Amino acid sequence: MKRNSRLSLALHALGHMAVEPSRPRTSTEIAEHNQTNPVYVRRVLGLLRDAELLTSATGPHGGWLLAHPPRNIRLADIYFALGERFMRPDPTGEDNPSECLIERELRGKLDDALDAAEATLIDRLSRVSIEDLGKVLAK
Amino acid sequence: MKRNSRLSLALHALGHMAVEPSRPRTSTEIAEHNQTNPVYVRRVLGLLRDAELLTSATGPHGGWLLAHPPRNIRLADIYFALGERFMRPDPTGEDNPSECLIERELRGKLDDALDAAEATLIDRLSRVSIEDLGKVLAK
DNA sequence: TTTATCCGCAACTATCTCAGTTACGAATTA
DNA sequence: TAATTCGTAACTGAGATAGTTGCGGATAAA
Repeated sequence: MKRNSRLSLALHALGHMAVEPSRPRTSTEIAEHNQTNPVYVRRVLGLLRDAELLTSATGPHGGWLLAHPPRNIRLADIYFALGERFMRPDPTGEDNPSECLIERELRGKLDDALDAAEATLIDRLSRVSIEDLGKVLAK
Repeated sequence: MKRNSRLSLALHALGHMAVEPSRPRTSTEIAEHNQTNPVYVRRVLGLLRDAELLTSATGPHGGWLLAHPPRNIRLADIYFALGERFMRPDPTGEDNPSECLIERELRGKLDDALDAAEATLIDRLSRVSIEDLGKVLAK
């Protein structure tokens, strides 16, 4: 996996959990299915646990479980939990408020466009639950 | 500059060119104004020349000029010329068409959302010309 | 209580991308 | 011919991402 593997990994894992919510998944199991490694899986899913989308348990028969019914977990929740942000130019404006009016104007226009784009993305992701992902199996 | 400096640099440079379109800018001049270096400027603006948004000339009084009236160059043109793409998960599906139905479904939903978001971005960027950026100076 | 199974976490490594740097050659103007 | 400017290649450095190793702590089952 290369780019945006965090989001892909998280969505994929939760999609499977939605199909069979009562069975805990180990980080090793998830890692193998995603061709990555258990530590990385725990790092990523740990963010989802922090956001209270998942729970984790140690010991035999431990592993990861959904913290809510699959119907109530939306792709947008996962996006937020991972703290994703796309295409943001370096916020150099904070400590260096750019004397250049052209640049200020540009930054404003660009931010507006990016905000609108992200709003569209979030809107779309909020319309899909992880339960919807699993429905493909119930043909 | 850090992230997305290519787009920021290009937009910023062309914003200035729009104000005074007849004066060629050297890569050194642009680099200094953007706190970067001339080679990088030439690399980035070279993409815009390939897209026929700019022309470049060597020798004394050479440098970079707009290939069109500022009013006719839109921010979206620059976005396209740089070949920007955001948040795209690794297209592992090409050579490895994933046996996993969950993953295929997920990829589809995610792509749809990203396509919609990018469409919004492009729509917004196409509504602003580089002439608009320069207007801020003509208060 | 012991053993096996998991997660939590820290530290280090490997890889990749982006941007900076150096260096030259080619084109152009005066 | 000399000065200026782009074109390009090659190398370097920084930062982000993900892989690896190792070990401690929690838990369940025997």
